[in-house]
Amino acid sequence: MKNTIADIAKIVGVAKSTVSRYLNGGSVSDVTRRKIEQVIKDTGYIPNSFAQSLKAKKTSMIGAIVPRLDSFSASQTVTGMDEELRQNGYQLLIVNTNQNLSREIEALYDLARQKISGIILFATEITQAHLTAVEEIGIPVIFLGQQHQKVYSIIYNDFAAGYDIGQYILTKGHRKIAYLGVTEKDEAVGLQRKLGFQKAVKEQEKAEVDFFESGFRMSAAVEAASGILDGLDRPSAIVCATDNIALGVMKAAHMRGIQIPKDLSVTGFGGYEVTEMIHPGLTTVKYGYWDGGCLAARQIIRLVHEESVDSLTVLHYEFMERESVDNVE
Amino acid sequence: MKNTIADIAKIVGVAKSTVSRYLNGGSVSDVTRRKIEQVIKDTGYIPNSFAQSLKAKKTSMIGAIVPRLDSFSASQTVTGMDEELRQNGYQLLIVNTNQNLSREIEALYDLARQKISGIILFATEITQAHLTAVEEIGIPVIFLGQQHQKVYSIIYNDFAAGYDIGQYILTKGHRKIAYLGVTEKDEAVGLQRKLGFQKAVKEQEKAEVDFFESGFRMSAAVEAASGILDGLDRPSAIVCATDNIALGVMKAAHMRGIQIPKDLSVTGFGGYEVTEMIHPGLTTVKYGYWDGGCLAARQIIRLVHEESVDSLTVLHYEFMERESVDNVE
DNA sequence: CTGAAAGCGCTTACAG
DNA sequence: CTGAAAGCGCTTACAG
Repeated sequence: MKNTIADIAKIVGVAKSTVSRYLNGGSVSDVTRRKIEQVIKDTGYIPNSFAQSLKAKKTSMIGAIVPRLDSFSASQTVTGMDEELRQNGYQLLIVNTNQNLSREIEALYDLARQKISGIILFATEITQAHLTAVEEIGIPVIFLGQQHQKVYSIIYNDFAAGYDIGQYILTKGHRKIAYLGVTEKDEAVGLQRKLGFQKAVKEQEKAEVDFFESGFRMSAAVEAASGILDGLDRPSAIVCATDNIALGVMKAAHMRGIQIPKDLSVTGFGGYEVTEMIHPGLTTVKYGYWDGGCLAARQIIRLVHEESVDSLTVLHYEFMERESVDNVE
Repeated sequence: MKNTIADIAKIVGVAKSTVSRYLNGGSVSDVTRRKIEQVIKDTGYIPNSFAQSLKAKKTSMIGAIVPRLDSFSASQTVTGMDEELRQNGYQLLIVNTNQNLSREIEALYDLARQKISGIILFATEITQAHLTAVEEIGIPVIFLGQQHQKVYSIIYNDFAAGYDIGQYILTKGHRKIAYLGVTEKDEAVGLQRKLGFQKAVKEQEKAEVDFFESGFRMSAAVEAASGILDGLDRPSAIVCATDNIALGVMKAAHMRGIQIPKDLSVTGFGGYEVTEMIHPGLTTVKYGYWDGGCLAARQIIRLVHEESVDSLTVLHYEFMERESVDNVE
């Protein structure tokens, strides 16, 4: 249970190096091989990976730093990443920062200490500390979800998606619209989606838009929606920055007997599976989170192998028209 | 960037041991301390954790082996676990087996090789191979979600919850019921919930129940539900083994113009956040996944410290009555 | 408070 | 094919 390569070498009656060679697929005679096999099986010997890594000076581990695990996007992305990584012989080490920015920085250094080969950071906000850390640790890092010129980045095209949603809502005849977003500190979700939406709005003179902010949780959205819905001048459509927020808005509407889409149109962002199951189906933008995870994995592997990688990759999205938006004449 | 304790010792002009002592909070004079501090900062020295662990012969890592990450229960549990672990100075290493039983076994050995201090396994099916592995690796293991006498286990009271749901449905007057479950290989979700439900049914002579099986995905549930809904003799209620399945059933019903709960009652298991947001709200049983994760973390830490732990812990649940079940007279 | 030395468990040229 | 030896980067008694 607690034996080393020396122990089993002694039992078999060979040198440590022979056992090591056996373990690493080096040349060993058939007789010796069989003996070693047997003894390893009998003793239940398990190599100490620290000692291995200490010599090898690297691991086959890739670190993922995520702000949270309990979100659709995060879990999908991580799953795709994990799949791809394993197929290439890498192991994924996930660090959950619980939306704490300074923990991201710590995690960066932590992972470096553990001689992780590469790191994928699910970015929300990029600070100077991030950039400094990335530079200091000297191992490949990819930002997923946000971009920065100095770091390899993979992003979803949030601006374009926001623009599409905006155009769609306007095409449907809505002129009094509420945009329920999240903090602009989140560059992609908070800012880019809104900016894209705003661009569409600016192209339509008559549109009147009020902007509101919500937290990410459904319960926060229910509350934020209440303020909008109980106002005197209720909008005909609420554009939400995430599907979760849209779900909260739908709930708040339902609690007031407001029918969707007849009395109120709603859109989301994300394309969570559940948005297709509910009634009415939520019109939203679907991101390929799983694919994003896969791609990030492939790129980090290339980087580890010192192969070239595009410094910025923009991922596709899909507009999903369902039943939550009505025509307004 | 690539310096060792020897490098920085040389620069400072002291012995490696002094630097090591500094790093580990041993006694070092103020002057030396300051010099070392400076040099470490300048050089960006990061200790090699392999070398550290090789001596220390243990890590402060706990492994979690999970069948999948992209489920509400898994992500909630992992998040709770992670929180508790970090607060106690442990790091969580998550291994996703993607519902592949043999990968669970591999993961057990893998983690042992990495000198993980303890392992929490999100169990669905327990085989002899599991038991053998647990024994061979000789480090603390906790099964979460399934029980076995030979291993520390934490379970949700699925049997009792199934019984409650059964009783509730019967009290509401339903006599023709469909139970849409999952494979019995999943002892907790597939078997115990059904068994509890069956017990309730047996206490009510007139009840007529048909049993069906579905996959775990919403889309699989939509399909499975279709078979039930399109049959000649449609039940007045469908009891689903998970909330996801219930969501799929609701979708399938909606697609056919079947109203819930007027034409069809539906229940779930799980208590996913979204079940409260949809309309009608889903009557279900809510498990404290986050708490379960926390508790598992606390227990594995006790085990690592060689403190005693109950061999079986049964977690609470909460019956959530909402609007998806109608009275039948 | 500080340093020299041994050792953690493995791998890797280098001889044979 | 096999073995002796050095070394990976750190920690830890043991002296001083």
